[in-house]
Amino acid sequence: MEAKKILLVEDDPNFGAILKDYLIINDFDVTLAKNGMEGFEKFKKDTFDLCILDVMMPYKDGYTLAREIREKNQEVPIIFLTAKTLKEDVLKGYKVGADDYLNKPFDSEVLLMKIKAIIQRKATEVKPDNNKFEFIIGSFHLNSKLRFLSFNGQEPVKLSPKECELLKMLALHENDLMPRELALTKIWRDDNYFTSRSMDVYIAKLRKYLKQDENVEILNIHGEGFRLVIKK
Amino acid sequence: MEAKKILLVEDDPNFGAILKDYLIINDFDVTLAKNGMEGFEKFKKDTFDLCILDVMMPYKDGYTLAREIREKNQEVPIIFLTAKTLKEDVLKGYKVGADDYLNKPFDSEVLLMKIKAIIQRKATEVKPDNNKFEFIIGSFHLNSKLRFLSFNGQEPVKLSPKECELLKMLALHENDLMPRELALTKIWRDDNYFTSRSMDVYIAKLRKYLKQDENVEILNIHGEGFRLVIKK
DNA sequence: GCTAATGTTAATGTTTGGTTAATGTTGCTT
DNA sequence: AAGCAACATTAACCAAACATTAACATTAGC
Repeated sequence: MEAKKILLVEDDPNFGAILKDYLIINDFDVTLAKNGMEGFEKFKKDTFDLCILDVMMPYKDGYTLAREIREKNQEVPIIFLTAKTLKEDVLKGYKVGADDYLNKPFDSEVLLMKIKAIIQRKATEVKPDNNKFEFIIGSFHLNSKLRFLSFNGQEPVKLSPKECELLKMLALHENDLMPRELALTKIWRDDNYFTSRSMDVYIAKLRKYLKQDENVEILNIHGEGFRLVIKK
Repeated sequence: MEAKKILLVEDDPNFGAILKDYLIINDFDVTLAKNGMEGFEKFKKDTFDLCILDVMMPYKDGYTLAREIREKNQEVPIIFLTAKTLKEDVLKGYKVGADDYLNKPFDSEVLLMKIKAIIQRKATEVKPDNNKFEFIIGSFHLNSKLRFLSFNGQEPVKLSPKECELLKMLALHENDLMPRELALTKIWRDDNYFTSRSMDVYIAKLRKYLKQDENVEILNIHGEGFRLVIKK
């Protein structure tokens, strides 16, 4: 098997180097960055199977970096390293979409188990074509990378991140059920009464945009989800 | 959203009860077992979205239970709770196929985040789709995913969740007895006088829909159940 | 003919969704 | 630091969809 690529962002040079070597010995392909800024640059230039981020870093902390990474890529697993054991930090990490959390000092073998478990998990997941970013929706054209939605080739409207992700998810299930739960867990990363209401607000916004083309419609399937119908 | 089912196996009755209540408050459907034996019995009798196992338990410890659970089900996520913080234990847990690991005392909010993260992860995984959702019933066509029923390819009618599930269950027993009890326990999740009457109301509704095709009929088998007859 | 089960319709109760506006939040600009 | 702009969440209100219960009629089976 091809060596898995890990992005390691750690500002302590000693600890960073040791951890990097340890991971290399265990057959990973490791890229080390010594701060959030550099970490993000390296992230953009390559494709990684996993990111290990130190939380406490100068200039740009691990959470901020994680948020930036998540904007570019919703899939890549993220593990946080932290010396602090504050509850708030852990919760913050999970909200940003962490896959796991490790307190320093930690046992290297435990880290290794976690890495393997996470990579294994990702391997078994079937990817719902995530690189696709251009969609034809009736007479609309959606570019989910630039977050542009244009009608009949006219001047495009800019969509907010949530609007865009939701429309994309609907488009990926064109004419089929897009379960509420799926959008909530994937886009909102939480599933409760309020996020659900928030989603409804976004559905209303999308309907407003899509009103221009009467062959395009978002239908509700009561209690289940929504369905983007495109009449031909 | 349907409440997620959690199997909680914890031998300390006080701690178990508190944790159970906490999870219930947070909208989970919790089954508490007070030892490994009982835990396994309950596991076999129901379908859970998550198992939380105490490691230290009399008769049957958490690892042994986890191994048994894994034999029956490779999918269900498992979280271990342990007072010990020994590396060996953690590794042992991961080997048995744990999804996460928590040291007592732990913060309840952290546990909650972990539970959410894990359940969310499962939601994203694509399940082996073995459930049929398209049925031909005489000149009707039922799509139980979109909850559509169309007659002779005409514009489909929308069915309510209960209507749809009931018709699907009848269709699965086409020309054969569909026992009352089956529908009541599977669809209504309860079997008493009122749910039974409710079901009769739904049978009436379905009959109204199916009236269009005189070759299709729902017959009653007194005291037993119903039978969806399709004359050819 | 009597009783329990079923058929049917309508009323009542409950949950979910549609929509608009107010309120938070965050990062950026001046 | 104040204020702005963009976005997201929460609130509030209403409507629609759905489910249950009630009430009364009918039927099966003894």
